[in-house]
Amino acid sequence: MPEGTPASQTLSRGIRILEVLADARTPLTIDEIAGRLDVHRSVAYRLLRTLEDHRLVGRDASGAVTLGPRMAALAAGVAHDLQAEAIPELTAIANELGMTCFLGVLDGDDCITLASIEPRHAIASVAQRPGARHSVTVGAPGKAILTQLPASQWPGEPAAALRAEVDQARIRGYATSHDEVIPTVQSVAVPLVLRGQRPAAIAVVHVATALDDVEIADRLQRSASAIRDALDG
Amino acid sequence: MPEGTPASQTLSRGIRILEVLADARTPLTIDEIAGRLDVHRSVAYRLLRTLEDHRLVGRDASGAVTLGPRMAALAAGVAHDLQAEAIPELTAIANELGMTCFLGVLDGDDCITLASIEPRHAIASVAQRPGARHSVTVGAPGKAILTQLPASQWPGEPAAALRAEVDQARIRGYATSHDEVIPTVQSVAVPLVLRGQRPAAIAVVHVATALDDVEIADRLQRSASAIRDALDG
DNA sequence: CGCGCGTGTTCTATATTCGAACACACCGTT
DNA sequence: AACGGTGTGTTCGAATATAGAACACGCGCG
Repeated sequence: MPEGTPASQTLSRGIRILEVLADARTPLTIDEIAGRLDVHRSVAYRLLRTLEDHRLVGRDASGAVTLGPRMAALAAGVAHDLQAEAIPELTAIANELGMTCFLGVLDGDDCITLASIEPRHAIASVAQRPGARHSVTVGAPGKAILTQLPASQWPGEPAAALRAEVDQARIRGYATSHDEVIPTVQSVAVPLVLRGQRPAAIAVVHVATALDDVEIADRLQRSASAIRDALDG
Repeated sequence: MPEGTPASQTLSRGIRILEVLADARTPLTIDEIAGRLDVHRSVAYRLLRTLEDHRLVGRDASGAVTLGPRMAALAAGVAHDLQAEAIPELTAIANELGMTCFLGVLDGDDCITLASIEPRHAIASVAQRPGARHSVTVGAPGKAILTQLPASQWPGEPAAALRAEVDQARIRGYATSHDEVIPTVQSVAVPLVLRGQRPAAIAVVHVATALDDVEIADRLQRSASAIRDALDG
């Protein structure tokens, strides 16, 4: 990852349009977009036309700009084989334990949820949709991911409490959280380390359960091994 | 959607890189990417650096380029409120009927799956993942979407058989398919028409069932109404 | 060794992009 | 009706960001 060559101004601005649109979850006018990018309207106009040509953005009935479904089609290519192997396992776990189960991967300083499966008898858990993103330093999956990294690569300056938690998770083989990302819910996660892939974790969330954390972690670990065997073969 | 102004060459090439990466579900070298775009290597190089800055692409251990998880985060912004309302309904349907249930929307000439919820024992688990895309002229959701459009806006030249099927679906209120998108599976879909949003449909897939298509369609229709009430207020 | 294939950098001409200015459509207000 | 405000879409010259050749280097292989 060299640093010498300059980046492309035009492409960067085009991507920032996508970021702005994803951020503002409501349709935006061209003027609003130009304003947020701090570029001239005619520039935003040409960029938007290009994005529209590729169907990454579209217009709603009133002419306002939104992200297009084609974005979702592009995103389906992310870690395709990992998702293909993981999703059946996530489904099995979700149904066996009756908890929402999801796959998180490291991206920079963030943990991003790639896939999540809700159990058959869901208690309306709206949490952790695919694409959800938060700092890797919070939540059980984040900590399970941090166990795979030296503290020097952690974001920010590692707090002592976090260090202790991650150390413990490394020893026990699983991480837990309570009330961190989503209020009142608890989470259990195990690390998923794959050859050549970025650090990941599989996790479940629950409010209260008869199961011990260790039992949950064992079940997660079984699936993690299955995924690892399938991919690293 | 005017046509006069030219599109941005640089942005278009950058997006084509994303498309190429999503298409080739395996990591690519910079040379391969430059070759497929038919641009000079140094051009691809600068574009890739920019995409990397925005975390839309990353490198695996061997230096090959892949789509980054951040793409999934961007895609989460697509039709955000529609997804928020639809997903709980999809979950309820999947649980009640024991079938995979999903949400498809129209994009150009394609039907793109935005979200899908699977029950236990999912046979079609590999199929119909979020982001899946195929022609709107095949499959039950596609036909449910076509009922919302005049035939003049259909892609290609409408076959008589398709016209008949869609006409029937329009009358009955639901569309069916068998062996079209996925071999051997059947599907039932109802249209989901929302103010200011693009045409959509919710559907289930199954192999064989004791339930009548009409019963399934009724259940889908109830959820479609609930979603419509929530969004169109 | 020579060769192919890969990455990363530097440089200049020029094609591409930038951004001001123009034209127009709509909507509520005075 | 005329007005200002806000939105879209287009044109065009200047200037800058980009394109693409050329160079340097590392590595595996017959």
